[in-house]
Amino acid sequence: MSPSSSSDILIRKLQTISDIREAEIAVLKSIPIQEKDFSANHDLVREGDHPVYSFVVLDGLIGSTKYTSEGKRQITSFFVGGDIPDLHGLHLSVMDCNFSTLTPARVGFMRHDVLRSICDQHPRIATAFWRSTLIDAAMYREWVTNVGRREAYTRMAHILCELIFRLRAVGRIQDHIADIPITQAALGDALGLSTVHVNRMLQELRREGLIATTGSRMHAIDWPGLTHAGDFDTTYLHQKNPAD
Amino acid sequence: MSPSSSSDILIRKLQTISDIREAEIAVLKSIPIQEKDFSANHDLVREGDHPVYSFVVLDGLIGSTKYTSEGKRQITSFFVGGDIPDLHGLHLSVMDCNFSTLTPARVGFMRHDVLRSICDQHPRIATAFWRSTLIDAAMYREWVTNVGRREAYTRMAHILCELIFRLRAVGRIQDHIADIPITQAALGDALGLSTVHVNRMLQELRREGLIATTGSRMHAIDWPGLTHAGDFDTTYLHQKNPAD
DNA sequence: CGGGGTCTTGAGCTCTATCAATACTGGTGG
DNA sequence: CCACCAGTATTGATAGAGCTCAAGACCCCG
Repeated sequence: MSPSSSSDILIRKLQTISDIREAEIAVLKSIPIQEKDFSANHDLVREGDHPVYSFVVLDGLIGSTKYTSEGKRQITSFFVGGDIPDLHGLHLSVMDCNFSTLTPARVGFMRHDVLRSICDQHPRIATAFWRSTLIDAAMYREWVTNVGRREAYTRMAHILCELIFRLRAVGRIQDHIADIPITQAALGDALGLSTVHVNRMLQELRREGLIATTGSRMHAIDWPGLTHAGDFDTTYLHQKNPAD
Repeated sequence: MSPSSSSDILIRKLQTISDIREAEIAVLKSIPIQEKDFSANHDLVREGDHPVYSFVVLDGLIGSTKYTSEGKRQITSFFVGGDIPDLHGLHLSVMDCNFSTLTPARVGFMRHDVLRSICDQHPRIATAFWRSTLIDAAMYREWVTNVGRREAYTRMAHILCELIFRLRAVGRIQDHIADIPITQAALGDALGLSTVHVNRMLQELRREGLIATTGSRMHAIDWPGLTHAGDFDTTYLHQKNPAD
């Protein structure tokens, strides 16, 4: 991998969503980040926790998950490199969801007290962090819509669009080829679908010539076609420079 | 109506979710709030707007809504008295959803520049506002789960629990009787269900002795039973004093 | 060369949507 | 006060999307 430090990953991400100047970059670089590796399907934060750290995703895919009393799992959002999934915990004393690795992942922990004092002293950074959580909220809104009102085929296409677009936005992938070792079961938990039906929808997307998969590599062969099939509009991701 | 001003409604709500002191109350009271009445099904904010105001709900029910390209509507969250639904717009230049009245409603508009300067000068208020948006996000997460992984009957019960609990939390209703003139079609849009099925689920809840309805009045006869049927746990609402 | 996890396939069934008709309800004007 | 009307609620019947169950194929890894 290139010599991008955990700070660089964090800063790069914040720059895609807000205006960060030299002064703030220096401050962000000063945040101590404790890196750690995890295997897939590991709970980093659990419902009911009172965390004193937030973490930035350095590599891999993280999901925020909730369980119904029947034990069914719902993934409510994905988080990719640079994202700070549980930044929400900074001002919510109790966690209302879990954050789990969906693939092997590397994350960097940052102390809440450090983050809070930085927010107090650097309003532009505070705003950037706040904005980051607002974008999370916008994604949740889109997911409610996706799960509530789109049929399985469209829903599947939509989530693939979001994943690929976000990975591109933070420079993790080129073109529209993503290497994401996510299981079809996890996709089902994100879409509110059974594993079997996920499988069939992926087949249909392949049959339509929109995607191709080899192992865990997902290739959006026909990106315009996929975005159309997925009813995908990037507005809700609130990128500063909406390429694509 | 009692002589509670729009400021009082806002302050009362913020006190249910965070610690507000005398000093901040005075500041909040100084915010100019322009009140306005709307009939049901009126768009207060539309997707694509670049709003310069946020509004506080003074009376009635507001929904954040999105439409798929097929024209299907999804309500992604409800907002009751005291809530500031589009506070998210303070740091998101483009709106990614609509905010519409679901019942006749009274709202109070507050200028963004005023809110921003208050946030800059009063970090505790900034935190309270931020926290308010984080709680919105937590509700969105719960809604993803509700729509994605609960079956219609449970889903219906859950949303009724949320509505009633939140109305109680801000002192709009006593006991568990809510007067909400929301249509079954709107409930369907919130739950990702057809109107017909909403109707049948409500009937089943009545048959089970959990609720009773007379006109627009919704009475949770058996609150413990309803929360159980709805798999409802209040954690995600992040009340400071979780009564009930 | 296993073996556990994942993917794929088939068949039957359930939940929920759709369509269509009928009742109700509150508000309106005569 | 009543007749009317639009919107809403209710009901029945049918269709379809997606689930469940179960079995087999595949694939990576030790």
